[in-house]
Amino acid sequence: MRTDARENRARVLAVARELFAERGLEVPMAAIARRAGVGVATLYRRFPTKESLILEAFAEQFTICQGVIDDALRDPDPWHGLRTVIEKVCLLQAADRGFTAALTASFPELHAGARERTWEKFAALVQRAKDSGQLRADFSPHDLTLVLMANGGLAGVPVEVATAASRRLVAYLLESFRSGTDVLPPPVPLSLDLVLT
Amino acid sequence: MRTDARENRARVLAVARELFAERGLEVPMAAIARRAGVGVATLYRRFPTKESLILEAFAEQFTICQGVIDDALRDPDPWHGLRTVIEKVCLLQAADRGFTAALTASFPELHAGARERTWEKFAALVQRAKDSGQLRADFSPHDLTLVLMANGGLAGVPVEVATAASRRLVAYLLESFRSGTDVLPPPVPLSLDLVLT
DNA sequence: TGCTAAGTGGAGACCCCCGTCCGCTTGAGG
DNA sequence: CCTCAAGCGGACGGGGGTCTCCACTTAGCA
Repeated sequence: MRTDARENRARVLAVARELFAERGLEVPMAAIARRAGVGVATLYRRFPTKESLILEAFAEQFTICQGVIDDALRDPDPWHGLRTVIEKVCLLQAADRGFTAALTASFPELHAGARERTWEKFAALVQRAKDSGQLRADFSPHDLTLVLMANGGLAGVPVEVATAASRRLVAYLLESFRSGTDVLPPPVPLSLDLVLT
Repeated sequence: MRTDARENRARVLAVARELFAERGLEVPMAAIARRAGVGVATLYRRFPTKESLILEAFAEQFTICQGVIDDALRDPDPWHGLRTVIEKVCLLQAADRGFTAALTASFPELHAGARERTWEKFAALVQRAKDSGQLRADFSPHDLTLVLMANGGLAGVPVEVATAASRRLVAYLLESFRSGTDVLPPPVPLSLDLVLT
């Protein structure tokens, strides 16, 4: 690959990440090309479809999520680990308007395996936190989906606002997730796992 | 207005409500017209723009919201009133995929006055619940915005799922809103009131 | 029943988006 | 410096959205 081509590719990817973050996935390809200072054709040679561009642009974030969970599993305090996972992922999501859509709609075929492995790790984390008595016993791993969907609702406003809102929302929720409360929430909706594996 | 025209108008409105609820505001005008058994032109004569159709279609729901708050102000138990407001509005929102968008994007000029009055009523409700010692003192009326945005994130899945998810989310949140907890959530983001007055 | 204004539906103008085609430009090895 | 494949950008096809225009139909009154 020629050096100018490589530079263009990198610039396109950077611009795509930036625009997806601030305006969501529905930003037109032409806008990305324009901001990156290239023509549409260049963009489409490197990334044959918009989907492929999205996938590549968010690969980094997905890896970060994996890392966050792995770190949490090494945390000696299970509750602290769980709390950190939820906080970090939610902040990531709130700071990036395209994140939720990329994760939800994101092309089940890819990272299909990775997703299930991540899910198992999270379930393990939840179990450990319950065993340590710090997490309420009726917490369901599917509650993570609930949190992510709810937190995703905060996107669409300027990043600083979304970030602050997310922090507050997550704080409220984590408070409810801790042990020691007596009111039971309604059961987990059965088919919630279909939404966001 | 001729009787057939009136019937057509009513049918269009009913179909619009139905489709907006199940598929969101991005449903094409042509789809509404087709399902209502009329041509596009008919639809556009009654509702000059898509926006006007949306506004009319959701007017009922907005009125319901007003009523819910008025009822709550008459409730002898302030906390019960506040809880009911949040629960009812969130269920309304979860059952209707277009509701959030219609409320958020909805055309600030209209019900501008009504909105502020509603907001004041809600603030009064919050104050009463705090005075009665049942609502945590650091609860902000802007937390309603937070709840609505978060709850709005649950839309986009089948109604039954969204409804169940909403119930669980709201239960978790209400638990944190009650007095008696010692952990303070981070401060309310200052500009959150710009999003959804 | 006949008249007419109100009502109607489909074609199409206009715009925005994704993705492709093709003739011009340019990096870099010999 | 010359060559040429790799790279490039803008024009364009196809699809789908909102909203308009206009010739035809019909409700409802006299």
